Amino acid sequence: MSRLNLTTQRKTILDLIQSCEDHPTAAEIMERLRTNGHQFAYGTVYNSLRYLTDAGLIRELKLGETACRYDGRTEDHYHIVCKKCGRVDEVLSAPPAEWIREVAAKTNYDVHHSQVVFEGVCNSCKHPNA
Amino acid sequence: MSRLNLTTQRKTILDLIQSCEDHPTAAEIMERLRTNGHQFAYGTVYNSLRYLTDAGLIRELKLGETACRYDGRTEDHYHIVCKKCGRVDEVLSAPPAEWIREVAAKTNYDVHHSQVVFEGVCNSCKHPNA
DNA sequence: ATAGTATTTAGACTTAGTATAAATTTAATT
DNA sequence: AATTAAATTTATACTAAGTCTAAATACTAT
Ligand SMILES: [Mn+2]
Ligand SMILES: [Mn+2]
Ligand SMILES: [Zn+2]
Ligand SMILES: [Zn+2]
Repeated sequence: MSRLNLTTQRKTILDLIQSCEDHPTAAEIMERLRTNGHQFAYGTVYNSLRYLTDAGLIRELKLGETACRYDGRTEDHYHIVCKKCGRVDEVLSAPPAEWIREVAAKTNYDVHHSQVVFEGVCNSCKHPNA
Repeated sequence: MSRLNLTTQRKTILDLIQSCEDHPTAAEIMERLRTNGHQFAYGTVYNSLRYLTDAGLIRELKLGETACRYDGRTEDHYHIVCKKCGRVDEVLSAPPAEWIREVAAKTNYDVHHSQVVFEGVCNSCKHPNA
């Protein structure tokens, strides 16, 4: 609960994540930083990603791959991954509250959060000749 | 698509997973094997887990932790993780088909599968003095 | 029995991330 | 402004989880 401290490194990484259309991994972020002429220490990138995540400025996504991805959209939303090409798209419709209530009732948990990852085949992969 | 080949190692591991009430990680499985007097090579445990998963005899769960967990229940179901104590419980109610249809329509994906992990506080952790 | 295929084993290797300690930067105090 | 203290970055070592490889065993089919 301390006030926000955006160092140059953190700000650069935040800008990068907010301005990209996809959901890059830490490795991809480092690669893009290098491309943009920045050279931050390996650990600094990880530290910054954690800091920004804890501060709520970005989201850390665990999509079942080996590496986490990062997301500049902080509003609650979900993701769908294409089995064929690996692309990750946004899912903006939330699970019905009724279902969450049912789960809470049946499991006796206070449900705080749900992480949903859909898997399927994206539009381009459905129509390979287009 | 070859016929099932359950070696001693694979059978032992399958039995272990099917007979336990929880969702052990590979490391926990190795530990329990050792406790039961078995000593399989490290790689064999991983190979067997993959084999059994591919054969559909067990399920591999990615709950957002560092290690995968394994599940002897092969029917479609989901999981809820307690933030406080880490326990993993079964969620047997499926997401409403209507919601899945909506996601498919909005994203233009063929949705094959959805992975859902709830997070919350379990009953015992809600009532610490009991 | 022999040859061919599949599996296990031991151990090297990879990937993604954490931990540590020194160097640097930033902020606070005199 | 100079000094001290706190926070951050850097380089590098280390860890955890899992894959890969090549030799040794075991199983299958002739
Ligand atoms: Mn997103
Ligand atoms: Mn289960
Ligand atoms: Zn695709
Ligand atoms: Zn609990």
